[in-house]
Amino acid sequence: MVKDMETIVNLCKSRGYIYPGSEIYGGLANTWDYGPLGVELKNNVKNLWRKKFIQEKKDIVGLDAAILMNPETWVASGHLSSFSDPLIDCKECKTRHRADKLIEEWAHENKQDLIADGWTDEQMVNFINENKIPCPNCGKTNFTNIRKFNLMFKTFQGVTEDSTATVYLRPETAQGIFVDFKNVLRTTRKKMPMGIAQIGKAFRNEITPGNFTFRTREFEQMELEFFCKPGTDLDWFKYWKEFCENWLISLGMKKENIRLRDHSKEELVFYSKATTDIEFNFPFGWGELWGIADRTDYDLTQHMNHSKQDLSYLDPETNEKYVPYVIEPSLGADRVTLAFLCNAYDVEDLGEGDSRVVLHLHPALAPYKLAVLPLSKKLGDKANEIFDKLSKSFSCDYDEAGSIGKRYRREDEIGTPYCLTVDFDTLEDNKVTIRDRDTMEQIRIPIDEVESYIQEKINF
RNA sequence: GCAGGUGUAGUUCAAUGGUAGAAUUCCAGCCUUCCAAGCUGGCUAUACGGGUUCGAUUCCCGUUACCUGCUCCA
Repeated sequence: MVKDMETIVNLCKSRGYIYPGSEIYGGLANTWDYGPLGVELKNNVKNLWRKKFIQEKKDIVGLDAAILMNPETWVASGHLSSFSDPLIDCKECKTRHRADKLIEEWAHENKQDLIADGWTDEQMVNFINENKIPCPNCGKTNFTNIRKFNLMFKTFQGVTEDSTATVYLRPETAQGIFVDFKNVLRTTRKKMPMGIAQIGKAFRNEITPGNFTFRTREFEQMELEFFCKPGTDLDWFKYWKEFCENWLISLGMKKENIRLRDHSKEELVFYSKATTDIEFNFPFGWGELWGIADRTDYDLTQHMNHSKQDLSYLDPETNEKYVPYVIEPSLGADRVTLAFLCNAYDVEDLGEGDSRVVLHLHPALAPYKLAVLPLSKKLGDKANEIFDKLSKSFSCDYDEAGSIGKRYRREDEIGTPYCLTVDFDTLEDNKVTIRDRDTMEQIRIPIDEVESYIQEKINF
């Protein structure tokens, strides 16, 4: 387990996992590019998720909805109205506050019952000025104007900006699933309970991104919307919590590095009946990896009301009609990739002042499954032949530069689980040595058996 | 967005108002038959833009990026 973020950031940059975005132009805040190894790792994470949540599930199907959606979607979902906060700054002490909260708290202290939610900005500013509401921090009354901070990225669809409609980059992938719910149900003939799963980019104009790829404005989500009959939702909620946690653990996530945390009543967002976060112990503290939420029938009902389409489900056996409840396990692809890296990182003392940096990534996650290393450059022909054969089945690295020990260390540091060495005996007996990253033990097997040996280890 | 701090090779760290040094990494060559060996050679840096100055990596201003804290986090 890595102790500080800097170590993992440096390793990622120097070995080609993750680079700062647009670096030659001085960068762009909180954008990160996945390098050659990073893209392999992240794709492995995504593919393994798809396998577990779609391929191996009879009742779950995939989807890839568009990032740009009819803006009415965001009216229905509530993102347009409540996904923005009226922010106001105290000019004296430079603290920032939410104008509506400021008013409500002041009213509460003065024995008034006020709900400022829904007021215009002007109303709020006037109210603050007329009542000389003080800054909770310094007690003075000298505020800036209200600035709306909408967390949705806005852009324009059409040729010129002024003649066209405003569209938004989706702030979550979930809505794509809800608006396609009817289509999927009809075309797949699935019955309740059933799920629709999707991996895709989402965008949020966060005020404070940071902590490497943990919180970025552009990020990738892996979401499942699992629809079920109202009343069965809490059982499914429990089921998915365990299912998700087990998936992480089966991929090598150490139990002591994760925990489940239930949201308190106050913390729950308005649409949710229950939410549990699976958190990871990052070097900067516990952070949310996977949010599992009971969203009830909020989303489908909202879309029914706004679109005037019937999104309810008719149970063919009981002839009962209902709007399904939905359990949503939503996992951040970038976050969980980072968590796997932190979880896998280790510095091992080999004695006599020698040490090595190792990424103990699960073989199914590792960017390279195998490194082909000729003991001498003179063995390059044979080694190339082996590389060409095995790379058809899985991702292999090839390295003939430097001493064999040095090449082992390089592969350890990028998390390659197996190293294959070709020596002079190989030319005679067609056998190679396979060295295990975790145990550093070696076995010698015929070349023909290597493929099935590795396949067995990476099969998941 | 606010406040504070920081910015010199890929990395870690020097130095300087007047030719920017090292270690390591990386690359090439020699050597090398299983865990960072050695030798030789090589590539690579003062974040960006202005200002002051004969001359700025160094001093000043602006910008940008990163770190810490705050606000925020569907």
